[in-house]
Amino acid sequence: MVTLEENGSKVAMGKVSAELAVTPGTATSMVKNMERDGWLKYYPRQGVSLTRKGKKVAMNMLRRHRLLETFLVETLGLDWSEIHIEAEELEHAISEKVLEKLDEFLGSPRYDPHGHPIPSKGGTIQRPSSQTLQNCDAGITVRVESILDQDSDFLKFAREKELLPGKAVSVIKSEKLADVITLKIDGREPFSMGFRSAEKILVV
Amino acid sequence: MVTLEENGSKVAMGKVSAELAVTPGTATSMVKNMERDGWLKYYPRQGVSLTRKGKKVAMNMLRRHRLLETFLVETLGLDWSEIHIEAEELEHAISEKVLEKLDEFLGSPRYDPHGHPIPSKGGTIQRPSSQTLQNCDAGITVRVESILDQDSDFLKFAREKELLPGKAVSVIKSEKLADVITLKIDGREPFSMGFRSAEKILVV
DNA sequence: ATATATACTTTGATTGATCAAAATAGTAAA
DNA sequence: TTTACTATTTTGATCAATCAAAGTATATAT
Ligand SMILES: [Mn+2]
Ligand SMILES: [Mn+2]
Ligand SMILES: [Mn+2]
Ligand SMILES: [Mn+2]
Repeated sequence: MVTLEENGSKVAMGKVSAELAVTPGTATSMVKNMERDGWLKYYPRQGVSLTRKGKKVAMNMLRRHRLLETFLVETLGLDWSEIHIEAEELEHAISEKVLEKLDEFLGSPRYDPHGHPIPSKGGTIQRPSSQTLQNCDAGITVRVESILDQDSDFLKFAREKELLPGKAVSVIKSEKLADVITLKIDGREPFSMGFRSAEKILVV
Repeated sequence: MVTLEENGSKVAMGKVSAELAVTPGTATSMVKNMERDGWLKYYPRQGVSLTRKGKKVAMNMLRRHRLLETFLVETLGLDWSEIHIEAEELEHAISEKVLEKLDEFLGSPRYDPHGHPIPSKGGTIQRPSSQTLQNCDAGITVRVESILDQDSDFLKFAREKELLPGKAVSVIKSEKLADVITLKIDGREPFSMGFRSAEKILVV
C-alpha cells in the first residue's frame, strides 16, 4: 500500500494493480476516483503520485500501522512475523483519539519492531538508510536498521539468524559472481544468504 | 446490534431496520441473505431469531466488543462515555489471536466498564439482573450492576452522580405517579431521576 | 524504421447493496 | 364484518465495484 509511493516520483499502474490485487482495469478506475477526490495525480500511461493531501493521509496510515505493530509486539507479545497482517486490518479501525492514547501508552516509540521509523503526528518521517546488506563489502561491520520484507517466513528466518534491528553484522565475504554474502553476528556460526535476500536488510 | 436478540424469541423487522439504519426493504433483503448463510431463521412478517451458529458469532462479537471497551478504559485511559463507538469499529478488525492476547493482558476481566458481563471464550455469558432502579421501593438499598444505555451524555451524567457499577444506592423515595425516584449514594447530596432514566440502571 | 511485445485503458457486462414507491398481510377500530 | 392503519415485503431502479475481453499507446527488438 502506502509503501509504494515513498519517493516523489510516479508509481506505475502495474504496481498499483498488483499491490491491490485487482485487474489493471479496476486499478485504472480506482485511481481515477481517487484523483477526483484529490488524493493523487494521475498521469495516464505513466503512473500516479500522491498529492500533498494524499501524502498526509498516507503518512498517517503508516503511523497507525507502525504504532499498532509496536503495540502488538511490546504490549501483547505477538511475534514480529505475524503483526503486519494484523495491523493491516486494525489501522483502518482505530480512531485518531485511540491512536494518540496508544502512542502515549507506548511512550511515543520512534521505530516499529521491524526497525521502520514511525512518522510523527505531524507527518514527518525519518529517512531510511539507502544501504542494504547486498552492497556491503567484505571485512566491514554494519548495524542492521530494518527489515524490508513483510513476509512471515522471511521474518522468522531473520530472527532465527539474529538478523535484528540494532544488531552488529560482520561481512565475512561477498561474492558478486556467486550472488552470495556470508555474515557473522555476535559469536554465532557464520551463515550465507543470496543477494536477493540481502537486499531486504537495510543497514547503516 | 447483537443486543437485540438476547432472548430466545423473535426480533421484529422494524427493530432490525431501525438498528441498522436502513430502509425496511433493505432489512428484509439482508435478513434473507443471512438466512441463506445460516446465521438466523427468518419468519416472514414475524421477525428473525438467531440460529445456534448465529448466536455463537454474536456472543463472540460481544466478547470482542466488551474486552475492547475494557482495554480502552483500563489500559489507554479513555472515558467510559466514549468507548462504545470506538469498540464498535475495532470489534470487526481484531483477530481471534490478538483478542485472546488482549484478554490475557487484561487478566481475563469478567465485566466491562459499564458493568456488562463479558462472554467467555466458549460463548457463555452471565445472565444480567432483571431488576432496574425503576422497580425499587423506597427505603431499600441496592447495588448498581450495569448501565444499559450507551448514550455518551447519559453515561457522563451517571458518572457525575457516581451511579457506577458496584456502588451502593439508597432509594430515598419512589413516586409512581410523579414518575420520579430519589436516590442517595455514599455521603452525597440526594438527587432525583425520572423512571425513564431509572430503567436504564440495572441493580441487584 | 518496422514489427512485436508489454503495459495500460476502454468498453460492456455482472454482481451486490441500497432505496423509493407500490403492493400486501396482519392488526386494531368502528 | 368491514374499514382503516401499520408493519412488512416486493418490485424496479440506481450506484459502485469489479472483471474479462478488446482496443491502444509505448517501449523493445530486429
Ligand atoms: Mn507492516
Ligand atoms: Mn513494520
Ligand atoms: Mn458498548
Ligand atoms: Mn459496555
